[in-house]
Amino acid sequence: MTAALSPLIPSEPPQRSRALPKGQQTKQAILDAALALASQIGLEGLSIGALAEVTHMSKSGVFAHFGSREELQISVIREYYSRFADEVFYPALQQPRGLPRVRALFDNWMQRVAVEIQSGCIFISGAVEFDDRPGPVRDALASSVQAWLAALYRAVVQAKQEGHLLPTADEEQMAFEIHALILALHYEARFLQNPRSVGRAHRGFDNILARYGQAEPAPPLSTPSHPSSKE
Amino acid sequence: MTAALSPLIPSEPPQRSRALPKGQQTKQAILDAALALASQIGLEGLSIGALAEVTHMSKSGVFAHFGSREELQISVIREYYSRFADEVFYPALQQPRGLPRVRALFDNWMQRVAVEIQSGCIFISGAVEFDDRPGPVRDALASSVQAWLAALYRAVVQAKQEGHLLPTADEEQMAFEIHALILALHYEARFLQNPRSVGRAHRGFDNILARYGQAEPAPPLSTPSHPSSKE
DNA sequence: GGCAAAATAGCACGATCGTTCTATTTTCGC
DNA sequence: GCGAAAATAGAACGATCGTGCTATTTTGCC
Repeated sequence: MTAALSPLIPSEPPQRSRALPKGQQTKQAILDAALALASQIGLEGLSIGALAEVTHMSKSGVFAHFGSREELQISVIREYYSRFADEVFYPALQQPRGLPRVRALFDNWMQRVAVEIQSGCIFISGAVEFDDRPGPVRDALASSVQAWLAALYRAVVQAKQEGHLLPTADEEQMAFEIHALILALHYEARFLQNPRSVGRAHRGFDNILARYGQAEPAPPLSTPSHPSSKE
Repeated sequence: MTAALSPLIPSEPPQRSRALPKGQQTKQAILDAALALASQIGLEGLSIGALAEVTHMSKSGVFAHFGSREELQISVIREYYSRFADEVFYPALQQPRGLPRVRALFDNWMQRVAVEIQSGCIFISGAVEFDDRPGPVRDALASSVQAWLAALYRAVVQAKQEGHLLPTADEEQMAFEIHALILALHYEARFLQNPRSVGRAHRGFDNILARYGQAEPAPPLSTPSHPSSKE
């Protein structure tokens, strides 16, 4: 219920103090490579053999760190989630509650997806790969996405509470439409290679704000009102 | 430039006269099974072995009809495209040009995606699987999607020409936002299993019409204005 | 009804996959 | 620096994949 994006795994305490054991160190290196690989070819395409090659290790050496391919995939999801939160969610908390924060969330998200036009987004590719394949991987993926979408939704609710949205605004609908824009951006930019998609998504967000926002101009904020698609 | 969705392949003339040779007959049966299989597990998951099992044939028997896995995948894409056009596009041509036709296109599309919440949509899963894997399969997929999106776009342009949209309406933007709703519906309904998604998408379309459409009420048309999400 | 041609089956191949088992090497507290 | 424990390597397994080759069956025309 609070504003924090729940860390999916309590896991180990932040022992960043110093010199973590060699094992964890290479495990992290493997995870980095796995994340990059999975972003490009998908969680399903992620193979231990290819991962071993990239990291200059033996297959069994890589394997031993995770115990199974499923566990590897889940670890990748957690890593992706963690970076997503660090890059998109937490920075937006700097902005005041309400519309400014919603705007920041969208802008950060857009910026990330714009990068992922090259690298690929696991939350989107994974959804397609596991949408009818039940199991722990799907569960990890779905709960990660749900956590993020819930955080977005809460920000919208706050915006309404702050009086930044019309009293008639449907927060869930608004969150749905924002999510839709991101998905369309990813699809049309990454697959169809349409360079105008970024501008389209930004303009779509403006349209959403025009519908749900209070008529009065947005509070004079630090968030630079994006250049609104010069096409 | 005309309103017809281009048949991606001129291919054989419509020799539906009678009794097509045995070979073509089983090929069509294989294709049906392949389409069902690919819809569920994706074009990449489509394996000749599994297909042989489903159709009660030998692997080589199935293989001989296509010559390669790639050709099989492309055939599946063409088959999917053909059915999509028959189900979504052509029926909408019954409606008069302009907003009624746009509405029909969206409604037919929605109806199809609603079914695909169970079966899966190749245009969406394929986009993710091939978004960074160049080759003939990707090309077939992309050109199919482009053809459909272009048809949708043309319908929107016509709606503006007919005076059903505001003179300021950006047709490409409107088509983008409609596409976005469909993608979000597929994502949230099929992957996240959120039953409210269908209503959200319908409502999103209403919102788009409210923005781009002329203030005057839509012409009294046969298209039943969908129940607009009772939630 | 025989016969060429088409359709299908059967089998084997090399490759890759995840995983297991057993060595060997490396780390790290004492 | 010794020695236990952790980390990594190496080889092998069964399974599955797409594909090529060669039989065998089936079709359809005369």
